[in-house]
Amino acid sequence: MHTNLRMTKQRKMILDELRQVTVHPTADQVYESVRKKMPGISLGTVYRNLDLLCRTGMARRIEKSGSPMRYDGDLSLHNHICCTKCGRVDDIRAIDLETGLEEKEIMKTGYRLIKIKIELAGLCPECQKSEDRLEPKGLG
Amino acid sequence: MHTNLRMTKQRKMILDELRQVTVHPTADQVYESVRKKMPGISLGTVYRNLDLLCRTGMARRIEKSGSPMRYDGDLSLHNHICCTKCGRVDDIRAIDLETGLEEKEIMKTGYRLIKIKIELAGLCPECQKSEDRLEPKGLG
DNA sequence: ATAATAATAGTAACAGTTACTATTAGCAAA
DNA sequence: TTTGCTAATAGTAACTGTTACTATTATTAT
Repeated sequence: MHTNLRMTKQRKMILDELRQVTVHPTADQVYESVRKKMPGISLGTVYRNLDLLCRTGMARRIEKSGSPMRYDGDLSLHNHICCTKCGRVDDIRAIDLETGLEEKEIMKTGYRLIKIKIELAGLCPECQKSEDRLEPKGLG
Repeated sequence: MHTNLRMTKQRKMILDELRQVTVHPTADQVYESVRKKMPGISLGTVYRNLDLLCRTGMARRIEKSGSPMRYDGDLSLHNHICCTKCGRVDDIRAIDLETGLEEKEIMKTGYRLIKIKIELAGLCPECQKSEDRLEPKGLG
């Protein structure tokens, strides 16, 4: 991975934008905002930096299948709820798997809940084998 | 919506393929399989029919953000787990939100669990207003 | 059989994102 | 400070998964 990251004007600007805003913007929305202050910035630069900021833990990705990726500069532990009609994304605090969903928190947002989906991901048995060759004793 | 659906050779073939197979194929994988028996079939036809089969409840979509859509001919109540490395998708039975995740069921698959994500979707307050104009008294 | 039209094959277009390349600029060390 | 290394940039092309378009074909009700 990179060792010598540089804080360029563009990167700074993108990070600032993410932190100032609460709308969980798409890459394109970040581009349009940042472009107002820095007209020459390239869309590729926005994508590249959003990716890097997420990989280094300075921002989060909000993935929703079928929709463009959204980004969040708020690193506190929280979840999101997405509007199926207009696509807007709002924060939900304190969702706990063990105690079930905090219905109160959902109600606070004013959303009418339509869908709860649990997405599970992991390593299949085959991929664990090849992974183990790289990580001899396993990490978990 | 459509009222007079026709069971074309192509549609039948696509549905049969989905029902016979357990790999939760992508549209492209369905296309490649069906093409062996029906070489002239068009990719657009596969997409159109997969969409229609899902809209009419004869198949299910498996959405995973960032990956191509997958399709499932198995209509029984179950969830899925996706491999983060090779992308394969396996079935998980009997996941119950109220009682928490059935860890046993996940273990049966042999997967090493990496991520559990809860995706919430609904109508935001603004969109409820415009929705209410269409559904005067509301349905829920 | 026939007529109405749903569905098709083939192709172009599209959106979101990533890759490529020559040039610029951040940063460490002299 | 200048210098030199190279990370990062702007601009653009390419790519992937999917949808839209259109003339033609095939299914189904009569």
